[in-house]
Amino acid sequence: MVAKLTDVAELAGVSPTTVSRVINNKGYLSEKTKQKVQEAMKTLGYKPNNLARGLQGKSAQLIGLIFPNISNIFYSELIEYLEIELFKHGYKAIICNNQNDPAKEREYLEMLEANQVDGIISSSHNLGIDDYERVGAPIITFDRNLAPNAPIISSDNFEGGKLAARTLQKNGCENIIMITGNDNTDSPTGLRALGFSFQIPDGKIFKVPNNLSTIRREMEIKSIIASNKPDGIFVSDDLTAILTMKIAHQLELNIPEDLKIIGYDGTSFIENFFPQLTTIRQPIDEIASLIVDVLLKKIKGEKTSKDYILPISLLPGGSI
Amino acid sequence: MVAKLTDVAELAGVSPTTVSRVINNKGYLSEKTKQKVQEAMKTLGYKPNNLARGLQGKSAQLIGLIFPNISNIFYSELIEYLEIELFKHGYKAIICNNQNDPAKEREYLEMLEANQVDGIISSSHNLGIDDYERVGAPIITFDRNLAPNAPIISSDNFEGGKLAARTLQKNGCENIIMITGNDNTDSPTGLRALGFSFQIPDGKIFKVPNNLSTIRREMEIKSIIASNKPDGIFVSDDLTAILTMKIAHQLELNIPEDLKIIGYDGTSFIENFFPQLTTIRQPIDEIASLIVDVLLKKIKGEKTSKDYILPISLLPGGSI
DNA sequence: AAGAATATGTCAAGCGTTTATCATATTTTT
DNA sequence: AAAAATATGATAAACGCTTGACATATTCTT
Repeated sequence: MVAKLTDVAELAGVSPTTVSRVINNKGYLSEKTKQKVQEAMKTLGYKPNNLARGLQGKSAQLIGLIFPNISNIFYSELIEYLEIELFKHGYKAIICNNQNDPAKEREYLEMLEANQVDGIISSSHNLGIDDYERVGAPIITFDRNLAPNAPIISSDNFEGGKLAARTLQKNGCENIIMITGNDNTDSPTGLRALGFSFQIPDGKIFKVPNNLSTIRREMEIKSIIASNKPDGIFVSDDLTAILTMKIAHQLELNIPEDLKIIGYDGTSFIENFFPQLTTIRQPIDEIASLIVDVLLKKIKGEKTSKDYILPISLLPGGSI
Repeated sequence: MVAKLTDVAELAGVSPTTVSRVINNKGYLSEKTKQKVQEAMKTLGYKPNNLARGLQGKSAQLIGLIFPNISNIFYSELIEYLEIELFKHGYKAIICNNQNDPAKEREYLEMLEANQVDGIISSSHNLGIDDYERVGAPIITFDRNLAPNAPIISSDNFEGGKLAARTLQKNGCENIIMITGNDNTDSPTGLRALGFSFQIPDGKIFKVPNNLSTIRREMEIKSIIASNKPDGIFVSDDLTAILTMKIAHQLELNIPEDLKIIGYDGTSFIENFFPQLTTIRQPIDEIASLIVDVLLKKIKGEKTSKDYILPISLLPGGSI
């Protein structure tokens, strides 16, 4: 059987109350007693039962992260930064991966609630607003509008779209197109498309749904390039940009001579391992630390704004 | 205030006992009562408090995953598969990212224990055996020997090293070297090195520590290539292999003409987005489902073996 | 030496469930 | 009509910990 508080008390020869006091550092305690109790805890391998503490209303210092997937390098880097930032502030992260499946998203949301997390950071959006509104813990989102009371942190997607388009223009492209997922206008990639259109009003935008298999997406992109013969492409995420570069090679188009490409996201993976790609960089570290700051404010009950927008920048690479 | 069981009972006009019976589907229940109670739960947005249930010994159907990092694509794909597999069996995954920091690893381990997870899957190893032995929940590891009672699932690292070396030989390489992390002999990459040496006894092996910055690692690899002028390199993970290819380009070595490269891991990321690289593929999906199977066995109290080794294969690409 | 501060103990209630026991209806079966 | 099965309720203990109230020592101030 796992050791419990009373076992510790018995071994240390003190009362349960004293043990509890040691754990919570409350009331008057002599060094000697603390020592004794701590020793007993160690020899018994005692760990306070978080469930029991939670029932008392004690915070478990846990934050839930809900993301659509973690094998997307952008998300995984963001999650890593979030985790590091949270840990600095004494919180542990519970990462939930919902595969864009509403049922899973709901289950995880309920699990987090049931486990009394202190807050939630989400970048998923497969549930209705009401699902999120009934959640007790404060919620901060990255790039999603989940509920009226959930602050949104994002980078400047509109400006990013504009910058990508302008950069291609500046580099002499005359037939510029954009390739994006199938998101709607108020989504982050939707905003990137708006920025693109603002800069190049007659620039064509092609949607290549993210939920297709990579092979299918590859075919789609190939046919888009073949039939439109662009000399510049703005791709709304780096992974698809890499795919597009691969396709360009297959079509024997030289990059950047025949075709220039700009991606979007700018992870350190791209920076370190794939400098072939020029991309719009979101400041992941800043995003993570801002998200955590705002969340901690909410947890403390302080007022926060609804929208936070961080600036983007151009990460130079070999594709323009 | 969040609704509790008694609130549901009151609204439904039944006793708390009945509500509990409905939740746990126990004893005699009429359809009508079930309906009434479920409706009351819905209108109140009632969720049973997991902490309270856990105190009763009820399982929360939670599995903890401890990994050194998730921005490594191999880990993130493995984690995704694990998550999917666990979810199929009614378990939710709590993912913990410890950055190879022993303090973090311990904290997460304790958090998982304190939250009464039903099992733990780990691929981290920064703590002593005793830390893991005292854990109550069953532990399964990927590629690590954490404790005598923790089964290990891995792919055939030795055979993988051999296959990589043999493949380079078959393709005409005469000066083959291996680049690996700084792991010791009984680690997975250590086994890959042994397999390599078995096939090519006089093949040089260079260690490029993983904890260095990417720029530093890049420099090291560059100098290794410059001074050894290999015509074949086996790199013990795909990320470093990509880095090595990038360096080869900088050195104006053509791949595969001047230099052939074989990596290790074979994620679907490589398969879909980076077919430039030939690599040894670990069967991630099989690994994940085996890990989960073995873990569930352990949870049920059934006997398991200590070691499970899955076969690897060659994932053909453009680098040989 | 009296009062304050420090140190520990006892006791009991409470957190939100589960579960067992006992009791009491109501319905179904024979 | 009696027995069995079904349906619900009331009550209370338990899970492991926290917390407050109160009591009692022991040590420190002045």
